[in-house]
Amino acid sequence: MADLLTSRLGYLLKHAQLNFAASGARALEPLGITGRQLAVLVVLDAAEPLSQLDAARELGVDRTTMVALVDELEAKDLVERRRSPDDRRKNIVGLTAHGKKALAEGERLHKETEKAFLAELTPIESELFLRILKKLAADTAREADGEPDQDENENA
Amino acid sequence: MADLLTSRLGYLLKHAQLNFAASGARALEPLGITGRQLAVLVVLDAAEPLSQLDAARELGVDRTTMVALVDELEAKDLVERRRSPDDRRKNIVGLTAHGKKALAEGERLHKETEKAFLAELTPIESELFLRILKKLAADTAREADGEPDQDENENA
DNA sequence: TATTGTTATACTCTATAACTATA
DNA sequence: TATAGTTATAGAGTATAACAATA
Repeated sequence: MADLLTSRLGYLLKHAQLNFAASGARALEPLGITGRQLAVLVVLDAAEPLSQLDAARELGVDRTTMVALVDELEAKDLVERRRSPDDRRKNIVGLTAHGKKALAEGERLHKETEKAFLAELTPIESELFLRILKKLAADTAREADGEPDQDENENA
Repeated sequence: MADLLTSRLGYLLKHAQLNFAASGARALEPLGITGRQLAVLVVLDAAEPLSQLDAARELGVDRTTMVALVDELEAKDLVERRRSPDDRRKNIVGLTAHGKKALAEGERLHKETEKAFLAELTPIESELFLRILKKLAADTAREADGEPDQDENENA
C-alpha cells in the first residue's frame, strides 16, 4: 500500500482504530476472549444487576445482538443468565467467578495494550491526544442539517 | 448510552471514526457518492493509468472487492474500464469527465468536513492531533510477538 | 397492549475458490 | 504455469420482523 490516502483524516482514524484493535486482539488471545467480549464483561460487572436489554443499551447494540453476545460468554462460563424475580421477562446477567477472573486479567492486558500503543508519545502528547479524541468521539458531528434524531450506529 | 466504556481508547477511536464517517457521508450525499467511492476516485486519478489490481493494492482491498467498486463507479458514469493494449488481461480504469468533476467537488466537500470536524480545536491542537494520529495509524503496532508478516486488514 | 428474550431471516461487507482469457 | 478480471459462494456482523412469555 502506498500513501495517496494517508493524509486523510478518515483514513488515519480508521487505521489507528484497526491497529489498536489488532493489538488488543493479540493481547487478549491467551485469555481466549475478544475485545468485544471484554467490553461486555466490563459493562456486566456493574454495581446493579443488569438485564440483557440494560446491557445492550449500555453497549449500544440491538437486543438481538445482545442474545448472541451473552450466548458466547455463557458458553465460556464467563457469565450466567437468571430470571429476574421482579420481572420474569428479564434475564439478569451476572459474571461467574471465572468471568470475574477473566475480567480482571483482561483489564490488565487491556491497560498494557493502551500503554504500549501510546508509548511513542510523551505524557503531554498522550494526555492531549486523549482529550481531543474524547471531544471528537462525543461530538454527534451533525453540522449543517437539522435531522431530529437519527439512531447512531454504536459499537463497543 | 451511558459512559462506562467512554474512557477506553478503543471506544474513542472507533466512535471518532464513526462520527467522522457519518459527517463525510452526509457531506457527500448531494453528490450521490460515498466516502469510499471518493477514495477510489482519488486513487484512480493517479498520474499513471492504473489497472484494477494496481488500484486494489493502493486501496488495500481484495481484487474481487475492486470489481464491485469499479462496477459501482462505472454505473454512475464516473469511471470507465478499457483493456490495456500492453497486457490484454488488464483493465485500465480511468475517470470520465463526469468523474473528474465529481472528484473535484467531492474533495472540496471532504476538506470542508475535515475542517468542520476539527473546528473545535485550536490550530496547534489540530496539528498535533494529526501528527499523533499519523504515527498511530502507521504503526503496525506489533509489540511483543515476532510474527514475520501477517497481512493487515486494510480499508480506505 | 407493551416489553423482554428469542429465533428466523435478510442485508452488508468482504474474502476464498474456481473459471476465463490472456501472458 | 502464472496473472487479471470475474463470478459464485461463504463467512462475519448486525438489523428487522415475528413469536412466546410475561407484564
